[in-house]
Amino acid sequence: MSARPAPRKGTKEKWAERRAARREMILAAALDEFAERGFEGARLDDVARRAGIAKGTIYLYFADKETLFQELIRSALSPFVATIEVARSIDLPLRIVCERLAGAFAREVLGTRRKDIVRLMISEGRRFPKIAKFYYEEVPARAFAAVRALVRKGIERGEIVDDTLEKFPQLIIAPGVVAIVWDGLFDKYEPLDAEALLLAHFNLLFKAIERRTP
Amino acid sequence: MSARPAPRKGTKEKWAERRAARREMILAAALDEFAERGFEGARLDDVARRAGIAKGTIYLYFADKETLFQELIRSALSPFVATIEVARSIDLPLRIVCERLAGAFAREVLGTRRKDIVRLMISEGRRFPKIAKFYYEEVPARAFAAVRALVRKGIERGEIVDDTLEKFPQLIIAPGVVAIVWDGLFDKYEPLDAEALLLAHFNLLFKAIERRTP
Amino acid sequence: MSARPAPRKGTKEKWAERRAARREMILAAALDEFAERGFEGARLDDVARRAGIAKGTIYLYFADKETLFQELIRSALSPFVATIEVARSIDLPLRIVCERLAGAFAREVLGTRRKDIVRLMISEGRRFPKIAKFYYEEVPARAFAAVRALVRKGIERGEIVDDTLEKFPQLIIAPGVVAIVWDGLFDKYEPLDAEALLLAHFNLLFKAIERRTP
Amino acid sequence: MSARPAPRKGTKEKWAERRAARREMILAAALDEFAERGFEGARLDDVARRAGIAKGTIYLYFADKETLFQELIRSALSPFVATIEVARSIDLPLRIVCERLAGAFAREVLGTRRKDIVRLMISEGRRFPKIAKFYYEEVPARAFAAVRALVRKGIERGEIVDDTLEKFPQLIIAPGVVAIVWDGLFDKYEPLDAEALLLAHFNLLFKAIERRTP
DNA sequence: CATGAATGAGAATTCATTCAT
DNA sequence: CATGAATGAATTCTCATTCAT
Repeated sequence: MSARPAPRKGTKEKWAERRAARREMILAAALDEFAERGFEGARLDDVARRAGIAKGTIYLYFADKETLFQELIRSALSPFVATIEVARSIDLPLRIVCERLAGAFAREVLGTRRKDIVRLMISEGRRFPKIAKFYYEEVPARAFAAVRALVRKGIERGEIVDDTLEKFPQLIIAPGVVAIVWDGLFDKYEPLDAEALLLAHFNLLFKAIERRTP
Repeated sequence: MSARPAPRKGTKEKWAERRAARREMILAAALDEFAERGFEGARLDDVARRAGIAKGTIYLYFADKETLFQELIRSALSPFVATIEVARSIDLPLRIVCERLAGAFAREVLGTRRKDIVRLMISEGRRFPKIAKFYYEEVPARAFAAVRALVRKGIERGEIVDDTLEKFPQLIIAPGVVAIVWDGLFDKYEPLDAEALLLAHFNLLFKAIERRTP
Repeated sequence: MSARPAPRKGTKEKWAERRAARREMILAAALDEFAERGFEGARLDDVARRAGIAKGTIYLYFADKETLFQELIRSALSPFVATIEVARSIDLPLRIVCERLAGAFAREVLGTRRKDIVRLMISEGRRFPKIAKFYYEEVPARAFAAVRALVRKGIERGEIVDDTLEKFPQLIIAPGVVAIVWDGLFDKYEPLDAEALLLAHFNLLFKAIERRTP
Repeated sequence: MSARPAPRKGTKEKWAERRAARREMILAAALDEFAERGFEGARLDDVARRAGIAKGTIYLYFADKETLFQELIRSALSPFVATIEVARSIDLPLRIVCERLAGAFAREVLGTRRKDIVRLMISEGRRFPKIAKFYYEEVPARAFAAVRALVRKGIERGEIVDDTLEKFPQLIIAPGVVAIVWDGLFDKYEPLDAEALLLAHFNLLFKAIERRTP
């Protein structure tokens, strides 16, 4: 099962690479398992099976189940955070930014395993305060800061006339949360076109806050 | 049953009452425990301790852990459903209805243990398809049907000019979902005034859809 | 459920009768349950249900599960023992006695719930030494004493020429034991006509031990 | 084996051996426990203790209590079945075969833990129809087929003159069943020399069925 | 490093027995 | 007497974690 081929030269780097690759495999398997069963319901035995390794091996990479879970959230977050940071420095009308974000959200979150991360956060976050804090700081706090900055700029520029979103940036992402929650829960009974939902949302939202050109 | 006058019947009633009361105690304790730990994490031992009864007693009222969970959701839903049905028959402007609903939601859901029921549905529903279906039919399906009817009426009366909510009634309750998710997860870091959020939401929403009186 | 009709006169006797009747009901129900599930597998709850009474009532008639089991065996034995005693005093040829016993065994044991008692003895007796001893003394010991006496008489009379059965009276009842064991265990795959088996057995047996009239 | 360095394969074998040995230990412990307490009465905790292993370890070898029980019967049967098959092909007078079987039965069954297996079959078989069927097919069905073949041959050769045993092969093993049932149940009160019983049985039996040489 | 067998604390569930009504 | 709700010890089975190979 363990392929340990040709340890000839450059061994040091090869090792580090292999270690990192294996870590990723475990995290991927863990995401599958946690997403399907939740934290308590997930069995490390199955994580190992999904990753194609032995159960004990997990402990060579992660201290315990909880650490694995936390690292899973952490590792999935890093690339996401970067995306958000970019939004802050964009110098475009709020509406454009929002619509781009809607697309990005649909593509990068709803369309990938990342939606499972968000879902895990929603379902299990309460029991992992440390990771909830980390998540909060990395995702909503930054995203909301960006939103607030953009709103301010939009008002100063005269694009929009309403500062509600500055007080309640949650209103921007609310339909995104619903889309994530809806998926796999009620979509069998009432399918939901998440991207259309987001577009309709922003459409209404900007009808409400844009300066009305008479 | 016996020839002796009357004390029997009173006893029977007392018994039924006692039974019902105990059932409620267990359900209340179960809600505490499930809300705190999730389905898998909850220990029936602790449910019993919280209810002040012996472990085995739970099994006199519920067949097993899963049934207890399902009955918990079911029992918490019944009174809720009634409230929703009422909304259908109200004959007031959509805006009024919505604002009342916002208040009702804040009071009856966010302000009570019912919010934990909704949260459990969000967190665990995926693993209990039967109860998810039941919940869908009893809550969102009815609520959305009511919303759709009200929107249609509003348009016919000329109160509002947009039918987006007919297609995506989810947009109405999205901030409510966010409020529930936010609570206990991020509110330590950024408190959220749920009722203000809902009012702001409806304020924006109606700015977008109401007929503009020039 | 409890029928307590007409407590008019002769109350004392009526009571005693009723008590005895109820005791019998419980024992009958217990036999069903123990026969079907064995001692450990039997649930007093089901005994009560079969008897149409409440679980607690059993404890008004029997100290505990083990006592109930012992009384069950005891009560079922009393009438049986009498039958055996009669055999001792019969003054007929051994062969006749044996064939009558075969018939009696088929009718009175294999054809009734008594076979379940014997089976219970075989299955559970080892774990109830006290009752095994009681059973031994009441059934095989007496039966074997009778057999030995008859064999002696038969030899003295010149009916039979072999005293093997005096040493091993077990050989007389062996096919009966097989019939009881076979029933419900292998008879689905190979039915066994118990009475024919017993007759064939005695036929062979007497061919072997009877004085050969040349 | 020793030619190649192949440290892998050696290890593999050691492991498989160890696994098999442990399986046997558990089965041995289980036999002790089941024989003493019956299926329902046996506690896996005690099986583990008897085997000198942890509770959970049992479940690495057997899916559950019932499977353990079935495997116990199965494993104890395999060597036994072989013995029986041999009897079919023996070409000796029926009497000789029977006496050998008596010896084999006394030695291989009554003198070993196998008698406990038979006893378990008798006591618990009713509640495990699948295993009863398996047992029937592997033991009595084969043994009886062998007996029938031998009887036929004996008649054809003129050794014996009676075909009762063809119809009721149970008559051959009946005293063996009694010996098993007697042991541990009544032998404290009336010891039974099982081998002498079997010999006496065959002695009588052949007196009855052998051609009488005048 | 990797493996997977072994461990044992812990959880759900059952059921004989008790006891207030 | 009879009831059946309540109890809690006992039992089966699971699974995170450890450790010898």
